[in-house]
Amino acid sequence: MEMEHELSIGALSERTGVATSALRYYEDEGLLHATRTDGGQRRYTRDALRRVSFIRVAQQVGLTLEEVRDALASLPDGRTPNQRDWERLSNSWKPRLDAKIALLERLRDRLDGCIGCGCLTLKVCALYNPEDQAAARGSGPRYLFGDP
Amino acid sequence: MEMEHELSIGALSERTGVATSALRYYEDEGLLHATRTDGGQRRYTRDALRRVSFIRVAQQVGLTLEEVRDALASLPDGRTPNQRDWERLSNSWKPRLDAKIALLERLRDRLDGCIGCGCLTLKVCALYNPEDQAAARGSGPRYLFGDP
DNA sequence: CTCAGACTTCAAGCTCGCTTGAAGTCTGAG
DNA sequence: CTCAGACTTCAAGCGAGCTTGAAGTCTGAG
Repeated sequence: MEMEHELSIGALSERTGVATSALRYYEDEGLLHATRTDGGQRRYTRDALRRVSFIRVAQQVGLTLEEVRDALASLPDGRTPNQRDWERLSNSWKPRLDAKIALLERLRDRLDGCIGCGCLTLKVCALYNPEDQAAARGSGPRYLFGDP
Repeated sequence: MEMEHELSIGALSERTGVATSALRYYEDEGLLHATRTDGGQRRYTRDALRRVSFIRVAQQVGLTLEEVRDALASLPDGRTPNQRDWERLSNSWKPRLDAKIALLERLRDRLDGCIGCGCLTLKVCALYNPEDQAAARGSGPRYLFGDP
């Protein structure tokens, strides 16, 4: 059992902290693949550990399983992902992560600067309180979401 | 109608881009308050625009409505929030936002550096592939989540 | 005063991301 | 070989965060 090369669903669950029911669900949803023993039990290769970590982190930052699946779809099915595979995935995610980070930083900065300074109560703040100026251009908190 | 001081639910919906059904739901959940006309229709003060924007941005970054409600609970019910009120809210949110930003930056940096460099496939990366070393200390992708 | 259309409540329904049985099968240490 | 316990499938259920529909009421421009 020491240094086994395949993991049962229970082992994968313990290592990743993700319930077995969730792992089965990920398989149903096409995010994770497992081979089967003669008896029909799942056996995972070690790179499933990375996939699962990846899925959970991505969820933490607000991505849906569908988005994660699309991202993971760029990894090869038949073999262990190599450097180029991960690079491709990395590149496809970077803009999305950058956008999320920028959104969070804007929110934090508005809280620190704009809300903190009290201008929000003055109806003159063009950063976080753009409703009047922006109403003609559509709806939603567009400044905070990155609209120029 | 020009420069009205109160907004109907439809007007608030249009200005914020949030469906009327969602606005009613927020009221049921205690995130938003409205006075009523003699006929029973909702009328929102203008600071509801800020509250709703706030709710949506917070959701974008992965906070639950319960967390948002707790944060908004620090704002006064009876009067328009003043500078001190928003400052208090700002301070209570900053650590959470900082943590989220740090998590995203770690994820991005791992993608750029660790996955990008190919070390993930080599079983020697102690940053994104800590399962074996970390297994004894519990489960989950702990390094990425900020565990020392 | 009219009346289109925006509003009201309430109950049921939906999607996502799982969890929880139930009923049965496989695995592997002893 | 045994047998506890880890695994299997399938169906139903759950909580969050709304949406939809039905049936009726209010508002305000003309």
